[in-house]
Amino acid sequence: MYALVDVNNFYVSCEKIFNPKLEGKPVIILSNNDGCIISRSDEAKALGLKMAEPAFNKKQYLKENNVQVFSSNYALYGDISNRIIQVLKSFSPRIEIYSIDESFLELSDSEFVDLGKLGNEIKKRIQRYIGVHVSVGIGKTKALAKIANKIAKKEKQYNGVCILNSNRDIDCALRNTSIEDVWGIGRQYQKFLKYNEIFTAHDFLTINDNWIRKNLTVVSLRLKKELQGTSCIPLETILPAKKAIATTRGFGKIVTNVKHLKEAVSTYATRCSEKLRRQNSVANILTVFIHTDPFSNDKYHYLSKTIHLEVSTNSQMELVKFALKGLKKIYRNDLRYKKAGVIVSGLESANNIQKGLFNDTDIKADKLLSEATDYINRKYGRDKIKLAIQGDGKEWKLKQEMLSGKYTTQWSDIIKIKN
DNA sequence: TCTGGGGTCCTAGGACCC
DNA sequence: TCTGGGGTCCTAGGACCC
Repeated sequence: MYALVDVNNFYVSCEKIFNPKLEGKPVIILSNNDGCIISRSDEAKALGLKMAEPAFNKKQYLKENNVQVFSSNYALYGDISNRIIQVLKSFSPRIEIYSIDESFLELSDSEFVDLGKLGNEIKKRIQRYIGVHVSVGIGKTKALAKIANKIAKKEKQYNGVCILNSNRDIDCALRNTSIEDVWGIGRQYQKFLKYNEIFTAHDFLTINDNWIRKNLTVVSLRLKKELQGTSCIPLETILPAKKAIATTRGFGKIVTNVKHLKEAVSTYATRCSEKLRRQNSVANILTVFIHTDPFSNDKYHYLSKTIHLEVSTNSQMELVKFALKGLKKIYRNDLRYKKAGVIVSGLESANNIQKGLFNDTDIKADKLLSEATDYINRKYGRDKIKLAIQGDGKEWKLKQEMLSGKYTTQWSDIIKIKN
């Protein structure tokens, strides 16, 4: 059996831990640049605020209803997430960290025989140790655990814990689950399936395997098996190394000056190099892109350049150099830019780098330099040591007008809370 | 007039997830 | 004025090989 444990309204719940006055109030968290609504308290949901809704056209409504609004504070959410995972590990060593607020547990080795007791204990312990509410769904496969979790969250009488074990319960759950609520069925498939008169998870099980294989993909066929109770999406207990790493941001305001684009792009390349080193990878492909505002009336322009590197690297110097080279190729001085990004791919282990025959880059020196800057920046804060070209970000950095404190990760904010 | 069979690798695009 | 960011996987089609 698998359990899916998922934090209710995760980002909002994190803010509430350190700001108890938010309890009972409508609270929302905005995406980067304070753009869209990405987390809502129950009270905010009741006001009809929708997920992913742009916040700017709701400004008046938010004010009238006294909605508490926050910029997203990923340093805080990431730290709370890690603490929750530590608690979950006390229930089962077989754990898959599926996202920042969701984990799958395999329960075969659990000391609890009674699954209901287990679910309640998970909920209780996380509430007590961390201070957030979770929902627990338990089922024979990961897809069924997902469905159970959805029911636990939606139907009040379950009190946050739902177990799908007997055939009767599973059948009933599948009949009551709309096709769009099934894990792995997105917007397009939903439309297509409904057009073919498949409206519920139960309907989905009645269709022929070949039809699914032909009209959808093998992924959806796997999903069907999972819903039938045959586990075929394995638990991934080891976090697989990433195959691509991206750092992309919209700007706080429109950028026209190439100097500011250079600052942003070199900063994003720097972030990519840090992320590469963190997972001990090097990259041999780098893509840089810039684009104009897709929502403006002007013609939309997306410019990008992909560079294949002769020697794989995770060096800040190297990646910044190539990113700027790419930027130079695509930059046009007649456009108004809204966003830029750097993506590195072709990732491999940093332990065995294939050197170029005619390449004289001093890999060793680069490595020593990176280790030193990583150490200093970890200890004293991001970008304490940086390249001059990164600039100060004044002209392009994110808008984060309603950011809460780094209550658990920054000393000055920890002191604030203690007082 | 007639023109095989069996592969691999790469890429772009489209679907999905949180 | 103001609309997020970061990933994965699959498939079809084109190029190549013998």
